[in-house]
Amino acid sequence: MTNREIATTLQTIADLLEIKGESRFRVGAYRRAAESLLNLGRDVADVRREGALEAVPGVGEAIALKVGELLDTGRLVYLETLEAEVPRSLTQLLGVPDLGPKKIKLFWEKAGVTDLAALEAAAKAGTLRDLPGMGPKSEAKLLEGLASLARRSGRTPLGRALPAAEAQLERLRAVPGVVRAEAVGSLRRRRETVGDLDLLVAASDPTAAMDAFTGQASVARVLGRGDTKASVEFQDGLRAQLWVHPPERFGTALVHATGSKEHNVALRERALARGLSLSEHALTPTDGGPEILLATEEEVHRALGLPYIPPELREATGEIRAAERGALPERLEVEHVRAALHNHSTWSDGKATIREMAEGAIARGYRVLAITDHSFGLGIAQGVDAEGLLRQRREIDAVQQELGDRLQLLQGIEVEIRADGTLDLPDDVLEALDVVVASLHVALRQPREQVTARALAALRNPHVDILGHPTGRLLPDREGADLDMDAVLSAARETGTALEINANPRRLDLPDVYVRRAMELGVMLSINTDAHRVEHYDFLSFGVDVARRGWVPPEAVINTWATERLVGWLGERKG
DNA sequence: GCCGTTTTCGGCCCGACTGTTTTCAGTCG
Repeated sequence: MTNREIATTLQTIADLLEIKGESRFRVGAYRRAAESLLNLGRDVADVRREGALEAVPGVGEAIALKVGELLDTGRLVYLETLEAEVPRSLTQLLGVPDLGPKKIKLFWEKAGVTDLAALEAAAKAGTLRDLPGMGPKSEAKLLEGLASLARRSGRTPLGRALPAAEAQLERLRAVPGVVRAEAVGSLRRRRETVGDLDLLVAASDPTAAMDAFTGQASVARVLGRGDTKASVEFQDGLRAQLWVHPPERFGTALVHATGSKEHNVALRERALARGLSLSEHALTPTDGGPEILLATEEEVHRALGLPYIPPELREATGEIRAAERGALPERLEVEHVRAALHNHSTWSDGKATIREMAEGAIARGYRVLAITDHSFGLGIAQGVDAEGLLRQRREIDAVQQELGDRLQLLQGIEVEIRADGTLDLPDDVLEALDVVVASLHVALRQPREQVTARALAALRNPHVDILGHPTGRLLPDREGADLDMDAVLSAARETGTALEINANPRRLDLPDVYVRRAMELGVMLSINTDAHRVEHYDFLSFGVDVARRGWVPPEAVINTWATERLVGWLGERKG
């Protein structure tokens, strides 16, 4: 079983226990363990072989036993017993907005509701209206929630959510009295997909900002509105939430709204241990002293005895402990990236000439640009062959002449890793190039052993410098190849090959959890936009965000190195 | 069910908002 499958099983247990009315702490324990497995970055089966299951955060004796049973038998007797008690189909009801475990239990016990269809039928028949705590408004809200569930299509990719949020922020910043407006929540933490858009505004009087937010033409429905918080659903089904807090409380508000929830819990526990209660409004001494107002996040962290913790690390995966020890990674900035090592031109499926790509790179402050068109084997991209590469070299030399020392051009290739694991250009051709990116595009659905063997063969080819977009996934829907990622990472370290963080928002590949594992193992990384046109260079910040989420310091990214060092490294790899 | 420079047992964040309620429960983040 995969980590994801085991995590899903633990989530199901949590759901069933919650509906059953079990202790919320026990429920939370299963959820924490599930989250922990998803963040592990390596196969839980390997961790178990090392006897280290209980070293995984949130996994204790009881859950370790259950994980072991799942790994050994693919089944879990505990879950089967639970399902005999509480119908599993009830868990789908938890996805309905504003419907939680208490009411689900009520509907199940008092109205015989066991799934979504039965819920809708019961609500329409009016049989839920008279249950305790229910009423006509609750019934209408429930029906609306069901309709909304049918309209929505899961989480929104960061690449779509970020521009939508920017448009909202621009609108809010224009409102009189608004001092600041920021995207918060998982968006600010730069998770690869987000649920709702979370926005935070600093203003002494919330009314104008709230009005501007809820009154837009694109708003289909106002879901709620209070003194400090409003939420809406746009016509396209996307939901957004706005908090408004006064500027002098913006620090605590920003910490609160950025999350993650688990990170906030850890921060608040830390505050309590210091005799302080932390909320979005203020830090308040528990002995009854006056509120301490904090306008910036830096002040909040300082008040808790911590250095600043950047948003993308706030996932409750050890960042507070690391901050305490002064062991947070040096933060990677877009400006650190000086080399673009994976780019296309009109020689394959790119839309810009080498010259145009070069000018675009200079405009963005790059010092090194590698042209890495597709090799000819990838049919859809009309790649270059050995003879084409010779002609392309002459063009690159000519453009280099014109550019002088404004930019160093490199000639490379994105060479296809074929279904049989060979590369579709011979070694002597690869050897003559400055940089070689090897990528999987075809036969991604091969069995684990087979597709892993292809990646390993590419990594072990001495001419390959970078493994491009390692998993081949496409967000939000196409899963990547079923790679044995620890084997891939180990081979990358052994051979000194860099793994790519592909910054295209549809890829974000290597995914952040494996990036963090790569850092544990000492693997080098290369952040590239895979630009097919000049504007694609602007994807870079997405790649930097993935690296930050993976605790990557600038030093571990070959694109940050000074030109001589980078070119020297590429040269040495030629032997 | 997990976890420990306050604990191996007794804790395990904090508040907004809504809809049902005469003071609170449920849900959300």
